[in-house]
Amino acid sequence: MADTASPVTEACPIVEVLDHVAGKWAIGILVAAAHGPVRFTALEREVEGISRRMLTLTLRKLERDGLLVRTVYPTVPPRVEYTLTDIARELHQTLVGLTSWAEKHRGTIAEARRSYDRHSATP
Amino acid sequence: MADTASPVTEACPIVEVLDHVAGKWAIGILVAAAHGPVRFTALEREVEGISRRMLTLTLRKLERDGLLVRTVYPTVPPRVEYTLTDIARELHQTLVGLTSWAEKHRGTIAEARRSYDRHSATP
DNA sequence: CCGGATCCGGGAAGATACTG
DNA sequence: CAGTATCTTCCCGGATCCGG
Repeated sequence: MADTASPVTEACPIVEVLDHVAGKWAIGILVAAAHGPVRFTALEREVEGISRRMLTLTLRKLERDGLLVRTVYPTVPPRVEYTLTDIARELHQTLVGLTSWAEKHRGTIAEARRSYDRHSATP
Repeated sequence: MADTASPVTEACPIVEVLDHVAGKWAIGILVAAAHGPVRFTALEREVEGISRRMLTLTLRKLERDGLLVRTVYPTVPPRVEYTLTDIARELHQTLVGLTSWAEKHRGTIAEARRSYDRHSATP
C-alpha cells in the first residue's frame, strides 16, 4: 500500500484492465445499470448521447470481461436485461468515489482550464 | 486543443472530466507522481512503455486541468518538476481503490475473457 | 534535459440502413 | 425490441527529427 516504489510500472496488467473501463461509455453504462437489471432501450435513454452501435459494442466488451450478465427472455417482442456482476458492483463503489470527486471539483477544473487557456493564448 | 463542445459533454460534465483522467496514461502518471515532486525523466522511467510525446501531452493535459503543477528551474541543464495539486491528491485516493480493484480481480477478468472467447469461437 | 513539430497508421466512434 | 452491417471520419499514439 504505502510502498515507496509503486508497482505501476511492472508489466502493467492493471492498466490493461483499466483501459477497458476507461472507454468513453463504459463508466456511464456501469453507473446506469447499477441500480438493477436494465433493458437495452433503458440504457439507450439513460446514457444520453450514446449511439446504438457504441452501446452494443461496449455492452459486449463489459460482458466479455465478466462485468455484465446478459439475460435473454425468449418473448415477443424480445427482451434483454443487463445486470452487474459482483465484481462490477465492487467496481461501481470506487466509481462512485470517482464521480463524486468529479462533481466536487468540476468547477475548479473548468476554472483552471480557462486560466490555462487564457495564459497560453497567442495574441 | 480547442475542445469542441460535443452534445454529450454538455449534458454530463462529469463524463467530460473523467474522460481526461481516463486517458491511457493519466492514471499511471498520477500514481507515479503521487509520492512527491518528480522530474520528467523520472516519469519516463517509472511509467514504463510511455513515449516522450505521450508523456508531454498527458502532462500538459493534467496541468491544464489543474491536477499537476509544473515548476521550471532555470538551471543548466534545465530541470522541470511536476507536483500533484490538492485535488489531484484527493483523486489519487480514489485511484488507489480503482487499482486495487483491478489487481484483485484481474485474474477473474482474464478468465472471464478466455471463457467468453472460447464460447464465441467460430468452428 | 525537456521538450516541440511533423508524418502516418490503426482503432474508436458517428451516421445510416437493414433484420429477426 | 434489440440488435447488425457498412462506410467514413477523427484523433490517439508511435516514430522520427529538430530546438532551447
